[in-house]
Amino acid sequence: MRQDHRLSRMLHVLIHLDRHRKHATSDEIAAMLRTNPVVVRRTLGGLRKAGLVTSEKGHGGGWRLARGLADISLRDIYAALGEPPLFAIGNAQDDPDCLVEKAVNSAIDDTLGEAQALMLDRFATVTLADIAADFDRRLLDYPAEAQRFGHVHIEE
Amino acid sequence: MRQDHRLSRMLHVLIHLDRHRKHATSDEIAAMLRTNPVVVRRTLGGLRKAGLVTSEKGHGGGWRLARGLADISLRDIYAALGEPPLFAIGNAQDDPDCLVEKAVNSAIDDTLGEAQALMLDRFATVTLADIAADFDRRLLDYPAEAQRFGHVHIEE
DNA sequence: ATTTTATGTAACTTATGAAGTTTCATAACC
DNA sequence: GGTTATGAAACTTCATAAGTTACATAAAAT
Repeated sequence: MRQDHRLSRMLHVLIHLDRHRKHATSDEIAAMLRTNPVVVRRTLGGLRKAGLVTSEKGHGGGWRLARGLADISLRDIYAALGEPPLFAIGNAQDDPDCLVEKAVNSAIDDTLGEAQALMLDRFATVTLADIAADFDRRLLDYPAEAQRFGHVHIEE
Repeated sequence: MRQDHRLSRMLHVLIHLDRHRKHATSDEIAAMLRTNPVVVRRTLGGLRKAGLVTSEKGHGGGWRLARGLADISLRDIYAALGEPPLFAIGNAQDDPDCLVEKAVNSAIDDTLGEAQALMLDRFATVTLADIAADFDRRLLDYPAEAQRFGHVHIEE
């Protein structure tokens, strides 16, 4: 199963959008994420609908944060992405007639349900400001890396 | 993302193998799971390598439990399947140079790590006997379903 | 011994959905 | 009007569990 990298990418973009420039075009963000600008528009489009970012057309346009990092939790972003599946495993049949399979589904659902609750709870607790603060700490620990971000660096 | 149903299917098969017959061929199991016998051999083959089931060729051959249900945890089966990925989400890059992305990965890894620990712990705790006991309870609650399993029912 | 029944395995195809791409419409600024 | 940007539709690619085909191998029945 191929993994969904959208949450990870969105966190990455939004923090750069706060820390390193106030707005960026889809082309610039795509270069940073090593992907395609259409993919950026598609994914950030979901975040715009959720009110996390704004976009502007034409000269000087691009993407901009709509709130401060402290006001955006990972849960907000996950929701903005349409709450994609968290797990790579699942039940073979959703509503089986077989009582054995019902018991199996119940056992698996118990575990997945607990894990999902834990994950959503953590997502709700962690804000982009928390992650940005961790970034700041890493910057202090490795000041030589201050100007190197390992990818095409978008500058104001 | 397409989900991995192997764990669910294996639980289903192994409990039937204890409760409703002592051995079954790949064809019979495939009919029960509504799949292909080669898929059954492939998947049960992993469980055989892990010592959970045995197989015999030729007349009267097929698959058989190697241990009692109480001695097989979901963790054992998950391990026998090669510990496939649990999560449908993940980091965009595994070892990024960008410090922002390192912080992002760390945040996501924290949550996924906790959830994985919870899931593996639960899997280690739950045995097939526990699920079979739940099946027995369901059978008492709905005695009319005693002889109906919702799929091609393999008989001794 | 031959036939039948079964697993073992390699090689290939299919299905699914994120990701990537092409193309063009639309809007804002110069 | 030209340039630069997003918006969106339509399509292709990629990864991998699942499914399929084909055949080798082994055990039991005859």
